[in-house]
Amino acid sequence: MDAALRAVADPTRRAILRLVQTEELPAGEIADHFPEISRPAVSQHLRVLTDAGLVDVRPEGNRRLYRWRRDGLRDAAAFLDEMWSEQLERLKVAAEREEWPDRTRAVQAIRRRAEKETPS
Amino acid sequence: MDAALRAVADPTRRAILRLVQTEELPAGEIADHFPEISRPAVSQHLRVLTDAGLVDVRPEGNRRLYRWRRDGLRDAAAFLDEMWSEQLERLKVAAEREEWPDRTRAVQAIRRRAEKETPS
DNA sequence: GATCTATGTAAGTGAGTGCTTACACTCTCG
DNA sequence: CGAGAGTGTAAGCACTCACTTACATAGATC
Repeated sequence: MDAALRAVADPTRRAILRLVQTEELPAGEIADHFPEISRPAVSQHLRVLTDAGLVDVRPEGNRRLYRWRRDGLRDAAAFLDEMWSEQLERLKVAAEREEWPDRTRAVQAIRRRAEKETPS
Repeated sequence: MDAALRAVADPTRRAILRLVQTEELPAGEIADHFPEISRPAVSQHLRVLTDAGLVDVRPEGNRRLYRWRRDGLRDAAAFLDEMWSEQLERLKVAAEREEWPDRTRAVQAIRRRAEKETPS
């Protein structure tokens, strides 16, 4: 889980993750989305993501196709979820007037930011 | 969000977070839970957590009391949540595109997975 | 087989991290 | 006031990270 969280703490790697989440992409095409850094840098990011179990690789001819691996973030997601739910349980028991964390709104905020961070 | 994810990627800091999640604790008492590392090291971890907005500090006389900050992990949790839900959306679209005999049941299966995997 | 294309690896570098020991500060209490 | 407890900060060190440029390797193409 440490590796997954560390991998996902980098904004470039998060952007890569979002790219390969919906479709399988070759390394070069991924690198094209990041003109500000070199292609080897992207390759190294892909290695970090692969080692952390966040993406899968599949050689196809000349190229290597990357794609999101769903289970990769499970433990990390579970940790955060546990923090939330335990806290929520505590809050619920403690006081009903306590404001409920608005997760839906947070998700939408992230979506807006995602559009800005990964211009495809 | 970067800071929060980076902070939470360290196992010692995750342990600290769990300690101060349910009760407010002074720095020294927190440090007592980690005999393998020095007290200043713990103090620096607390600084990282504070800077990342994951804990709140409150001076009380001689001591400084730390406690979990609810909003600190919101963006990070939302990011992971987004990954999950978008993936579910993708599966749903894929399921609908394939012309299965019983389309409704397929969608419901996806919905059940959604409930299990992203408990709100 | 020679060469092009796609990609990973090596080596080096500046910045950051996590730890240590030593020190400084601040509040409390005799 | 002065001593002690509780805590943060400074300095130094080994290690890791994110990047660069230069090079190596494997499959496709002529």
